[in-house]
Amino acid sequence: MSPASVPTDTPPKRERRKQARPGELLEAALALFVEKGFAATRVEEVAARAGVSKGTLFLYFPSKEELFKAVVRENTGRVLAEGLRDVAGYTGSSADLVREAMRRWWTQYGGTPAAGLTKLMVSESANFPDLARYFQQEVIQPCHALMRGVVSRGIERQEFRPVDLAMVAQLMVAPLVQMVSWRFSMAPCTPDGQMPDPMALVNLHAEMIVRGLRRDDAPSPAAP
Amino acid sequence: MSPASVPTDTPPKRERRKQARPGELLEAALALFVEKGFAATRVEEVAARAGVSKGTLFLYFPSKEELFKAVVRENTGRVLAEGLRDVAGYTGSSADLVREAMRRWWTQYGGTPAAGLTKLMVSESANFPDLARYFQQEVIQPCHALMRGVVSRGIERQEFRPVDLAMVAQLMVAPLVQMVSWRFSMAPCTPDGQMPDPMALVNLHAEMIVRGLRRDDAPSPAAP
Amino acid sequence: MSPASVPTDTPPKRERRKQARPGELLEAALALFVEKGFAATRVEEVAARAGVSKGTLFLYFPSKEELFKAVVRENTGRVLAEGLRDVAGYTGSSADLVREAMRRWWTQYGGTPAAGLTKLMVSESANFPDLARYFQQEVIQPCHALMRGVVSRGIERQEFRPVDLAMVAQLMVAPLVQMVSWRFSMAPCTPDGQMPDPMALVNLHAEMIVRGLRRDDAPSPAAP
Amino acid sequence: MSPASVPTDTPPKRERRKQARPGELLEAALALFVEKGFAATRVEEVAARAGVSKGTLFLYFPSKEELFKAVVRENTGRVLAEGLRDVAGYTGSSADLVREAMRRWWTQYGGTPAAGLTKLMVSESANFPDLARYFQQEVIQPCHALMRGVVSRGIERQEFRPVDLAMVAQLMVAPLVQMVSWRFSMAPCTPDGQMPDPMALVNLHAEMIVRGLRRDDAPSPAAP
DNA sequence: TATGAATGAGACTTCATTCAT
DNA sequence: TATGAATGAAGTCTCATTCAT
Repeated sequence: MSPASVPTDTPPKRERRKQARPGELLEAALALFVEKGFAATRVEEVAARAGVSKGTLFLYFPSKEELFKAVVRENTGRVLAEGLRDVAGYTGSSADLVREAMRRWWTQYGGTPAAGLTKLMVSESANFPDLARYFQQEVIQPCHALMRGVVSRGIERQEFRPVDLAMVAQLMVAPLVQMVSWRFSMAPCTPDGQMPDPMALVNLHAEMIVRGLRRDDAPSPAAP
Repeated sequence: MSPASVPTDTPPKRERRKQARPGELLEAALALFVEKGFAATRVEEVAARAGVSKGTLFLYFPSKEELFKAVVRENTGRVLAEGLRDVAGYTGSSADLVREAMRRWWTQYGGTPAAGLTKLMVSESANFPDLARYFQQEVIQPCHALMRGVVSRGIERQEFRPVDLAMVAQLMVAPLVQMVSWRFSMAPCTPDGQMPDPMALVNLHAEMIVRGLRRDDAPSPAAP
Repeated sequence: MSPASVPTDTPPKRERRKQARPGELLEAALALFVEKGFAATRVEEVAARAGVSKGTLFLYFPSKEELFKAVVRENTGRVLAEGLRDVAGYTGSSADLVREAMRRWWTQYGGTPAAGLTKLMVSESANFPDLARYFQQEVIQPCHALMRGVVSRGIERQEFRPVDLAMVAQLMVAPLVQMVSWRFSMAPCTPDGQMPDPMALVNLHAEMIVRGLRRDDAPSPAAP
Repeated sequence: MSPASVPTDTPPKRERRKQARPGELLEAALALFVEKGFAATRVEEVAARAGVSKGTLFLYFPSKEELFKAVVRENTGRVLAEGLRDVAGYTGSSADLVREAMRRWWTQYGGTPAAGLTKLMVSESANFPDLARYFQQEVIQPCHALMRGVVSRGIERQEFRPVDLAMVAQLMVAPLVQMVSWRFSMAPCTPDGQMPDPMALVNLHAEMIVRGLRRDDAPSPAAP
């Protein structure tokens, strides 16, 4: 059985590399752009980090700028699809939904390499205004909409006091984004002892938000 | 009587310009570094924005990098001196102190051009780790210490429930910093209608924090 | 009988292609070198025009430069062999011989793709001085010698007035070469209506030369 | 008298260089583009020949291509202005006018460095079709028009036989252009002894043309 | 034999820095 | 002190050439 002639459809090595190259380059480029910024990153560094030579990069991306755009597009979206679905079908209390939404935000986005894009777009928005607008539409606005939805549900169900949805959404997202920025900027310069555990911070943030949204006539809760 | 206050002789224009030069250059450099980043800003642009020629810049700063360092040093510190003093002498409720601290943070720092430094340091921390550490020590840590002090006072006076001071300080600062980052990055790309009023957001943030810190046995407040 | 002449088996297509490859590549290279020059032509373009891949070209020619040399060698010589023979055996008037020589020059060389070599060598002589000398020896000098021979015959037979053979040969060749240069350079940029018919121009040129060579005591001719 | 304070209006050295730079660069670029072609010429060579560094060239021309365009524009036109004027006012025989026109063509254009442009445009026409058209309009067509005018005058005055003006103009210009091409291509590769004196060739060419245009009923001339 | 992905030397271009004026 | 022309190191990008498949 399993004779040697079974082709098993494994493409030859060269070919397999070819398929992987753009992804490897995008990954390397994301990391370096996030770390040093677009202008301060040399294409040769990106290529080296992806394990190829300078010329190879230009086989897949016609210019440094197009590489940048591809990095942005590649790491955009996809993030919130399930987030939005889950919120719609959630059956528990809105307080728990807030907690869950924030934990997920961190585990599925904020703690991943893709989150570097957020820091990157903040840094480069003036140099790439088109991409900044694209990022706003594709990432920021959906994310805010998700948060507004969560709070809106709580208000409708009379779990939360009425508040300005847009502003509260910003306040919910801000510390999460801030943690991401921090992770990719000051954190590497900070002595380890001084960094709080991200998950603990996320949980506290959720708790603060839940308390901030609680109706004034709510019964005293059993604090977690 | 008070002859000191008599501006006896205004220095001749040329002289005044000479004295003012470094300041104008630092101002121009701050704005451009914040907008485009260090690497993407050309010294010629800085000089032009300051109204001098390229060569003149090098009369005052030996290199682009030194100019950057001067920009950081110039816009560091000084911010919180009075903040710290005020907290120490504050006599009202801790809730009001939280509100006041945040409003001040915005009016005296977050809304000023100097706040751009915060965005700048996030962007450039990997390229200037020494400055990043310096910025952390001189700006971030004092700022967090201030917030910790405010919350600590509230806990001691039994106005606030006990919480992790370091983490709460981060949550208090995060949305403020986020507003600053936003102001210097995405805001210029955002249609005007979609931007909330900063002061309203600061007030809501203070309110959410106050509620989040309120003791569980506190009497139902008269919401503002 | 003479089985050798029987084309017994046409070589299989693959084989025929293999044999034809170098020729197709040389043809493609000639056209592109003539059109754009050596440096501005990419080997990949040559390969593509010949219907093969970049790598295949290097199977037949070790470098771009060698390809160029092969193009020059391939399109050199051969041109004038019969021309020289015909002149030697010509029995008509020298005026007709001039006319015939020029018509042939055009039909058998100037109007063919190989004539592009003339434009090419003019363009590239400084970059390939060896080839320039080779081209001069193999193409230009024989061509001039042919023209000198024609005129010399006319003078010896007292049909033409005595003239400087070398200079007249140049004058005879110049407009022909010029037409070739034109054909491969400005002609593609010229609106069609403005281009005279090449053969008419050749005929007029021959006529002008014949008249220019006519002895002063010649009887008035019947103009063509 | 002549006090030291007389400004004499000599600009400082630096300034004078600045005025001269573009001209020096254009001259160097013309020579090198003519010799080696556009693609094979390195901007650094151009700069070096003009006695400046690479960077300086880009102070005056934004790209290699723009340098090329400037070279073409700079060496275009201006050539025939007086030629056209002189023909209009000429009072001698048309034969002498032909001779004069051709001698001038050589002394005032063909023998000058600017004539290299002719070889250059032939070489690069396919790579710069816009410039090729421009060159045709600004140089070639006026030149042909000039020659047509000369012949037309001769025909009207019954000094020349009727001929196709456009074609004859081409035949008149061709050997001149050919000499130019030769001068900038094969000539540097040719042993000195083999090169005829340009002026002698121009004179013989003029003579051949005059004879070619002579009316069949013209009296036998005293050949020069 | 034929392919085309990969390489890296070398070209064009930018821009921080110098220096004669 | 101020200027801006000049420099050249360093970056982006191209393309002839190689080589695993």
